[in-house]
Amino acid sequence: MESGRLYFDTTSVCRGNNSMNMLYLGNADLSFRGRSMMSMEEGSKRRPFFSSPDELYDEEYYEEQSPEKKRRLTSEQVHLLEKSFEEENKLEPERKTQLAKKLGLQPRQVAVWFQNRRARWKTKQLERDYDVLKSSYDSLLSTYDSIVKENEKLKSEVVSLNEKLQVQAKEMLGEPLLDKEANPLPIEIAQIFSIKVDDHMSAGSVGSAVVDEGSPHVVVDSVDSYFPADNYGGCVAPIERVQSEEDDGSDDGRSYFNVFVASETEQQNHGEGEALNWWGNMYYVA
DNA sequence: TTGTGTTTTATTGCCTCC
DNA sequence: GGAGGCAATAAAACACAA
Repeated sequence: MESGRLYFDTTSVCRGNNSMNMLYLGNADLSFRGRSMMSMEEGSKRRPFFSSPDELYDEEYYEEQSPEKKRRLTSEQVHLLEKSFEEENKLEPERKTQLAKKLGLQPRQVAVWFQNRRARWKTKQLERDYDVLKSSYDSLLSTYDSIVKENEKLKSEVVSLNEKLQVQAKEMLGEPLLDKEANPLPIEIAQIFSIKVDDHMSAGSVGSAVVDEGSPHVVVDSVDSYFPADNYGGCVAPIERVQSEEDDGSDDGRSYFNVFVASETEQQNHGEGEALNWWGNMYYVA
């Protein structure tokens, strides 16, 4: 038997003329009458009753109701309960009694209504929280996707530019190496390098641009460049280190920079460790 | 009308607080 | 230990499509 509540024997209620018990059956425990009275009688189970004697009032209301059916509250009752719930969703005993009297309900019914109302509110609140979290997640996902796409686009641009650069460099290496007065740098290469120089100047003495930390690249002077590792077997090979202006201290004011461009063929031709001088500023560093 | 899904009312058992 | 809250559940009431 549950503690803290009054119980009574259902069989005695069904048979007897106790108006208080009948009053209760008329509203709070209709289900037991309409559906399972027989089983209750048979089993002599005990059912919860009122918490206190002062809950037994409003006889008039219940005498008007058919005791056979579980009834829903009227819209006026629900409206008042909703208003009360908005003010405070917990129900202290005094308010419960007042509300019950005002609405013509059992205090127990008011308590149950608040209980169920809190449960509904909690469910709705969970749904709202879920919606907020989901929209936040969707927004982040969308941002992430666009960043990934942008990253892919930039990567493919880098690859494309590197390919062009390799072609140009290969063409250059195929030509006799003369001094820059007699054999000036082809305009395309000059443009590429001039862009790099501009980048270098604008980025300060230390190249800091990073497209993808995981992507292969070689260092061209102190400026970061991005040669795919797959292409190292071609005319452009990675260098572990290239002598920079800062390193050797020479600053002749030239706007071009040192770059290593050497193919396997070139290495074979010139031998390991030999400096390949192109414009006097391309070094092979083993 | 009937089957089915949803909402509302109420019960039960367990838990926490005082 | 009593009172009250909550989760889970039952079942009536209701809504609605077929």
